Amino acid sequence: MDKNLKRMATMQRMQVTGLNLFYKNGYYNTSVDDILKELSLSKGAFYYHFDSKEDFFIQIAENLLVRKIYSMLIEPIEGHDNPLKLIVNCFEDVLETAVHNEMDYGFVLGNFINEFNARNPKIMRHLNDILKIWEVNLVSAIQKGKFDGHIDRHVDAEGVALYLISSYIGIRTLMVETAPSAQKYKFMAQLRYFLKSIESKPQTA
Amino acid sequence: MDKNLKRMATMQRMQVTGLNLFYKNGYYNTSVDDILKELSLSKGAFYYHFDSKEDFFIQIAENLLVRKIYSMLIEPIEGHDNPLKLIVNCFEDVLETAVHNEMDYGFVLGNFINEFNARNPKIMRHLNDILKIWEVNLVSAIQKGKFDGHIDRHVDAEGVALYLISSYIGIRTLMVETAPSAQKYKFMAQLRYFLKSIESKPQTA
DNA sequence: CGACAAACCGACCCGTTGGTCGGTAGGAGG
DNA sequence: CCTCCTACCGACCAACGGGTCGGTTTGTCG
Repeated sequence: MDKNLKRMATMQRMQVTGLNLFYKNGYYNTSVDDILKELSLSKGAFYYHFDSKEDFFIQIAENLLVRKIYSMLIEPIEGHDNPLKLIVNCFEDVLETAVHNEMDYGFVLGNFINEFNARNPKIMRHLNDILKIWEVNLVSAIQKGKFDGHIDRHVDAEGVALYLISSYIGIRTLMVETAPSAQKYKFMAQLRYFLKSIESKPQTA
Repeated sequence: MDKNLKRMATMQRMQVTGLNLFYKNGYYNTSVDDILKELSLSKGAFYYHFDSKEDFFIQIAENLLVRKIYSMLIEPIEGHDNPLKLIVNCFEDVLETAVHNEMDYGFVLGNFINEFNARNPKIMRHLNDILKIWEVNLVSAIQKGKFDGHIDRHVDAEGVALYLISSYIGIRTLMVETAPSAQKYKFMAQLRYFLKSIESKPQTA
């Protein structure tokens, strides 16, 4: 039990700094040695715990990455309020965090998808799974909104979810380099317009 | 003169296959040797024409990439029609091309921006320049639309442009792996809604 | 204290990387 | 026919990549 704890602790440390470096420099641009150097660990330790660099990344994706997406993008939109409000607040928060993050390199999941797209099918399956989780949660939030009368009944929930995800991936990419605060502001304004346009119209009988 | 022609021809060949491979595998995942192998040329030829791999990429960006953006995303929205229509048609065309492209790896410029974001400032300056060109052209198209009465006068042209670019970067990323045709369809529907919401309302006196 | 396994070390392997450099083919000009 | 320069060749280099492996530390249990 105690042993298992120590094992877990080391693996956790490796995964955390691994994710940080992969996020910062990209997967292919981060060597196993880079990670080990930061941890003052050796090759032996790494390959004792993980089969390969690829396996290592997949573990990170399934542990840390999923959780990150949940806490950042899914849990905030779970609730019984107007989903449009929840979504706006969620996007606002997450973009605000990015603005104030000195070391922001974009949308973690988005960056990896971009890097592995059509190049590493094995890893892509995992990333797509995570993305899908976000998507279905968005869709069901929107559908609940339709049911509860917050959102117009004619709205295509899947379409809206896809559009939201697309725009989020894009804005996070753009915010990395230029004037994140201003970009966020302009983006959020348009997002609000868009969401307003799908809210259920008061039946002006 | 004749010599200059030959020089240009070789450099052009290198850049074209260089761009293809960079687009396909990413910059860091494509070695100079990979490019040379495809061309049956030698290291000597490469470093005779270009200072470094980085310099090579910058040349590609300034030549081929700019042109690509112009012909795909800028020229189609230049014209005296309703800019909203032009934009919709432009997006429709470019997404349709992606759908039918067996070897689609996403939005060229977007991929590179993602790869170099916050990692290679020198290259990023060039990529941001190209992006800016697209942006200002979008903005001015929208402003012209406002002036000509196609677009509501209260619309923030820069915000709309940013939102369009964001969503485009995102959807192109998403279309690489899963059901591009269906994604395109859903995306375009939402895009139309969004653009409809900023068109100038008929003055229902 | 001794035994034994889990956790970790680091030298080593070998293919690949961006880049260099001395050389050469071949066409233009004299 | 000789010269000269552009365009290209390809062997070579040092650094680095992921991954292996025989060995040592460390903690636990008897």
